[in-house]
Amino acid sequence: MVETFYLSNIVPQNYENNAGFWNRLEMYCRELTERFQDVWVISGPLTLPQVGEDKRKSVSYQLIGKDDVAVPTHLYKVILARKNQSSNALALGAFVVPNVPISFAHELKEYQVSLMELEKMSGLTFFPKLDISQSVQDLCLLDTCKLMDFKRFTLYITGRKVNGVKSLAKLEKIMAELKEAGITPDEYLTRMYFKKKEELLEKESPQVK
DNA sequence: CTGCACTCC
DNA sequence: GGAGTGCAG
Repeated sequence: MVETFYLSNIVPQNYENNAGFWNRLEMYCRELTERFQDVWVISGPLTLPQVGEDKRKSVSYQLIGKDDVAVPTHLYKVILARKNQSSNALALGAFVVPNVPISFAHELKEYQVSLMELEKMSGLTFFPKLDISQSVQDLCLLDTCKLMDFKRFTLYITGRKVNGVKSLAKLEKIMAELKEAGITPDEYLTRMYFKKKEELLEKESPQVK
């Protein structure tokens, strides 16, 4: 966790991408630990060539800040998952995601590439001790590669907000905004709402209860 | 959950 | 600068 915050381990990423599509990809990775015993995840930046009007390829990337920090054009994520230690069933998925906002209309599978392709793009060898000739399945076939849709994502985010809310007024505002978005709370969120409401009622006017 | 902005000391 | 708080997607 300490290494996570090294500056050398940080990359400029489009804000909406990070809070949206990439966030949901990370959620999917966490979800995989519910179905697989071991999950290894490797992420990093890419600066990929782009094809111009004249069909010729060139590399171009933005620099930001006074020290000209390079902004990657894409981010990759490699996911290796093992069902359990005894049966050595492995599943692998490699993804290259453009460093721009990506809407809910896009599926993770659109960004899937083969491990060989990603290794060529990045110049890296990801699992040198892994024998690809042995049974390594496609993660998107063995699992789903489905990210949360808008409704589920919004319900989840709302749940996190309700969990941390500090006043009754804000709690009601959060729930009103959810309704406004045309989303009905599921059972889990409803339970969380009433529990939080009770807590805050007690806190804000103890004598009433 | 992912973040940033702002106040306070 | 760090803690605390609030807000947005």
